[in-house]
Amino acid sequence: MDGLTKFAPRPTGVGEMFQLLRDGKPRTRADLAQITGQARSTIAARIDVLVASGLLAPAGEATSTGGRPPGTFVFRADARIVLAVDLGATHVRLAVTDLATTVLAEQQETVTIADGPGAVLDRIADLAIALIASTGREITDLAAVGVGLPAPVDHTTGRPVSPPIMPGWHNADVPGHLRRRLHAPVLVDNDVNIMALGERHTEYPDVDHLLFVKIATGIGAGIISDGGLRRGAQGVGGDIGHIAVPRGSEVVCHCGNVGCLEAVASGGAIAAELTRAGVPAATGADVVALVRAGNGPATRAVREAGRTIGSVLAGCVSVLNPSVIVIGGNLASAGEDILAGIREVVYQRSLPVATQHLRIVASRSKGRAGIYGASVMAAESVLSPAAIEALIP
Amino acid sequence: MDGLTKFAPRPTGVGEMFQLLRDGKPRTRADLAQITGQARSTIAARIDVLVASGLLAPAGEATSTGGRPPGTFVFRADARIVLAVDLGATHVRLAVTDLATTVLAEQQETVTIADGPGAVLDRIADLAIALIASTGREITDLAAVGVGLPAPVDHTTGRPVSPPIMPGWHNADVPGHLRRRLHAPVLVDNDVNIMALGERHTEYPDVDHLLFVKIATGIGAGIISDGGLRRGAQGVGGDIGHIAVPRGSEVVCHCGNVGCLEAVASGGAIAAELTRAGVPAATGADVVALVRAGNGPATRAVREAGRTIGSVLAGCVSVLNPSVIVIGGNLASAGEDILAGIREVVYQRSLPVATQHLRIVASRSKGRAGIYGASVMAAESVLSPAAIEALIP
DNA sequence: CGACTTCCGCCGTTGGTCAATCAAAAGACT
DNA sequence: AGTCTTTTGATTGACCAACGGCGGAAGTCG
Repeated sequence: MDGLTKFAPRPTGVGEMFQLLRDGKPRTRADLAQITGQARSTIAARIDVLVASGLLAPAGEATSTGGRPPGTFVFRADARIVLAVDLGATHVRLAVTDLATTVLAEQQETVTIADGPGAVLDRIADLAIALIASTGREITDLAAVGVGLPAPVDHTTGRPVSPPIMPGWHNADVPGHLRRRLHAPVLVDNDVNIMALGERHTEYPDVDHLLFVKIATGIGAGIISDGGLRRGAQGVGGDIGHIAVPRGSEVVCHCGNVGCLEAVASGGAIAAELTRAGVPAATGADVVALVRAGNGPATRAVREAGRTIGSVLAGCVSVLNPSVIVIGGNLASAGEDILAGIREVVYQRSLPVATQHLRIVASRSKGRAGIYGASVMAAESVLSPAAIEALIP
Repeated sequence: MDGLTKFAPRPTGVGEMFQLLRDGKPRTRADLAQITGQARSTIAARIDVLVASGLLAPAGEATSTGGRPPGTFVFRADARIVLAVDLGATHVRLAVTDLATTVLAEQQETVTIADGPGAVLDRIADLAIALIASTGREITDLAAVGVGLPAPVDHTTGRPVSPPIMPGWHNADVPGHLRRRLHAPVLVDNDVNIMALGERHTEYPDVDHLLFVKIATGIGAGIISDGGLRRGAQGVGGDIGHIAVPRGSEVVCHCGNVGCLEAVASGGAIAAELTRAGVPAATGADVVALVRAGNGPATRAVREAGRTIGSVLAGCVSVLNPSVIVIGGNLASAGEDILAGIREVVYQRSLPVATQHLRIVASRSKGRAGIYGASVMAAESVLSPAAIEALIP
């Protein structure tokens, strides 16, 4: 027998082929046959199905290489829309995106999270419906909803678990509530987790080991390892805010322990420290403003906070060995000082093998990492191989 | 839509069906059809193939439920054998196991790892051939070889990467060398990683988030998260030995930094500390002996080392949120003192959500975790769905 | 002992994939 | 310009794996 018959015996399904096209580049049938190892006739049938479903569209002809020019096909990211919700303690940011995380409309509003899940989620649903209408799309175009919450979330049920800053939200049926209003599947996760997802998707698509650190009112991390989000056994992984740091063993944290990173280096902690030193600041935003204004004590405090955070991140580097650490949250907007402090300690404290390919960078998403991540999470649930195969009939 | 129609439309291949039988329990065709959702005839064909390959065997009839009694089939773990190698700095432990990690023969020998890969691997191959012969099996029965090395290992190539305690082994072609001698595929990984695999397989098969901590000459951890080993970007994840601890910022570590956990709480560090305090001890084994003999200073030192390790593990708990932490390595044999120190700090320092379901236990494998893990890793490469489907013809 | 139940092997059907074939649409060459 | 070559696109028949039904086998129950 010849050596060609046993080329690729793996049956590549419709969904798997579709993943190849999700990058938005046009492909010819021959390209896809080449990549998947399947017959052209099979590919043609697959493409017919996907075109019929609206997820794929012909994209003109490519240049001929000497014969008949091949027709190309592209992923139609605008076939459906996705709603992304990033809920914070005081604000909610909503975005309507297409299936490739391109923002079509965006909005930010203040909310009082203590009003409880019913009121807040209804408000979000109202805003969402208006925002979708503003893009000229129908609610029926909505394929999925992604939500990020500032709380530990049981990702399988989408319910918050003992959220410290969301009174009344424990075990609230967030997906159910929003699904009843918006008639689309709803996925919920912790805000830092989706920020990690978002930053990876938009900036580091080829990085399989990424740590996203949010420095704001609290400090938390989202862990991507081997290409996937790692949430831990109870979904509370990445909670680096309550790791003990040597400095400030006398500082009491709201969690009841002493010397937590969050009690020393978060936005609020720095503000309180500056106030005690005679430089009035109430919140992390005030600290950022001071640093931007060139205030010396504030700059020094932020840099020192960076060092403290760096001491914890050095441990994370040893444990997780990431390729990229992204620093986000509003304190990251305070310029390079906090990054410098972090880098200083991490590169000094970790082993060379772990740091030689490690990049420590500020988030480039200008506060949109959460929105991007929520969109990615929602789109992924609709466009995953299994989901595609399921909608085929 | 109702909840029953979407039962299991996924096409379950031969390999996937086989996984169901790997637990060793006998199953009827009807059982398997029920679980996989496939037709009885399909299951029958699959079973015929697996029986022909020797991996499955008829296991008599189950009790009738009113009709003809069904025939059952079990995984034949003794169809092939696996060689497990756990190489340490001074000793090598070999085991011949069946495909279900049951040890058929075991042996421990001293080696000088500084003799270099050629000599050491040849020695191991010689020992392995003799050990296999002692079980009455043929070398041709060998399905795969699993090797654990006390070094960072690039798991994809099986080569050690800049091993600190293995001079001359950098980038050595361990798999190639052993394959040439033993004529079977060889898988290599870091020793702590395979210990994590082994402990999970033998003691905590249902735990998807497990941290294995080895406390011996060095201190390291193997991380299992979402059911899989997480090695990090360069394969040096879990290297907790060089995380800084507050205590002992004056102690210089062999890595060049100061205040590393390993420089303070490893077996050698405790021995050195005791010696300075007037209680002579050269190695971790001496420390264990002293503790067992009821020596007060040694017991206190071990407990304090436990606390120090606990302070690092508390951070790991916050980051990884595991369900189980297993303490292994020869220092773990020093009784409950080290565990008590670890528990004391971890349960005090971590958040209740993370600790309420967390168990911190000593390894129950009596030093065999490495062997078990090497066997599991090797068997897995032979019995994975893809491997099964590949051998079907 | 007969009726019933359940399991097992066999076989025709079905659906999906493949390789082959032919038509169509371009560029290349004379 | 006309023809040839090359590559794509659509169709077709063959093949294979999986399915579901059928009848026989091997038990239990009354």
